[in-house]
Amino acid sequence: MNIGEASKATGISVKMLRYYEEIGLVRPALRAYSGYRVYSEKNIAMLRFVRRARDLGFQVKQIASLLDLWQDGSRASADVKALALDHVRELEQRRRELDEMIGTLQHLALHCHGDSRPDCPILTGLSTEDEATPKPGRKKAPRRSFAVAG
Amino acid sequence: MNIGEASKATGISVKMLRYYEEIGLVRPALRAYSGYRVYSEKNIAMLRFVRRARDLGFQVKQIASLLDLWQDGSRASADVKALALDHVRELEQRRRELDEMIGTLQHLALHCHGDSRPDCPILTGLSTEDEATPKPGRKKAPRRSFAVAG
DNA sequence: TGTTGACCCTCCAATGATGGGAAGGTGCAG
DNA sequence: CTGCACCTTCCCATCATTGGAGGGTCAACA
Repeated sequence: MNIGEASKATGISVKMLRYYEEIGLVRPALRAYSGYRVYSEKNIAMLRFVRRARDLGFQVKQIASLLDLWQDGSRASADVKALALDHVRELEQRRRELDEMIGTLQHLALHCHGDSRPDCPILTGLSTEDEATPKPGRKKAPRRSFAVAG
Repeated sequence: MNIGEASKATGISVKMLRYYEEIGLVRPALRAYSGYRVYSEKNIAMLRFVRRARDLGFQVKQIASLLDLWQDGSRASADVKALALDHVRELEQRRRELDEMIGTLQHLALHCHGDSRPDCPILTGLSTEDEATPKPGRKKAPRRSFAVAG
């Protein structure tokens, strides 16, 4: 199986297949005499595992841990569960942040008449509120970036 | 006002103040003879606007549009509202994606006994399910990355 | 056999928002 | 005058991902 077929079989782009290999997430693929990468069914299964974990919002480092557990026949399921639940908590935290943003914006938009007049509470709200979100005691954590499957 | 004070006054890091200027999000600050950037209260107000929009998850390009509207005394509030509601829809889309991930992961974790035995439905779920999320007819959009204020 | 087109290779660069650090200038207080 | 806090620019790293250039391989077809 060449890399293009592997890409179709797993839903991971050719670019990312090479990238995952480069960063050591997966073991380097075998090579044909031509230099082409060759993928076995076992490789494909592992890559599918990777893609699914990625679809669930796991970061590459976390996927590496999951892969380790996946391949370790003697792992404890508690370890896997802990990792999964940690991730759930992280996702829930993001969701809370999203909810806060949505709530604030909807609140602002609700008070905007939305016609041709220039007066707009959204803009003045953005200009003058002490916090973008009105909830008191809100703590600011360092901004982080993340990716989401669509 | 020097850049450090401006940073404290707005909650935007010194690095980002320079970055916003570099990418043209805000007009270059005036300079003292020393070359130091000098910020007026007007600048500070605009930067606070920027920070609040950022806290609400707007991307820099969208913030640029908001700034244009903010500074355009003849804007129609409908334009602002449309932009805000567009953004709300985007945030809601992200939240749906998060919900899907959380649901799938919780479902998997629920069936994991989480003890010292190696058998773990989370891993086999990741290995064998057709889709990471069981919902049928799910469409895949191109993955995008974004940042969230914490 | 030669050509064509689809595929593959590596290397480099960009994205977006942010932080880190080096090397050097400025400003103020002691 | 010294020291320290602050400022400047410039370059690099992050994370996951895409794009492209420049060139090799393979299979089919005339």
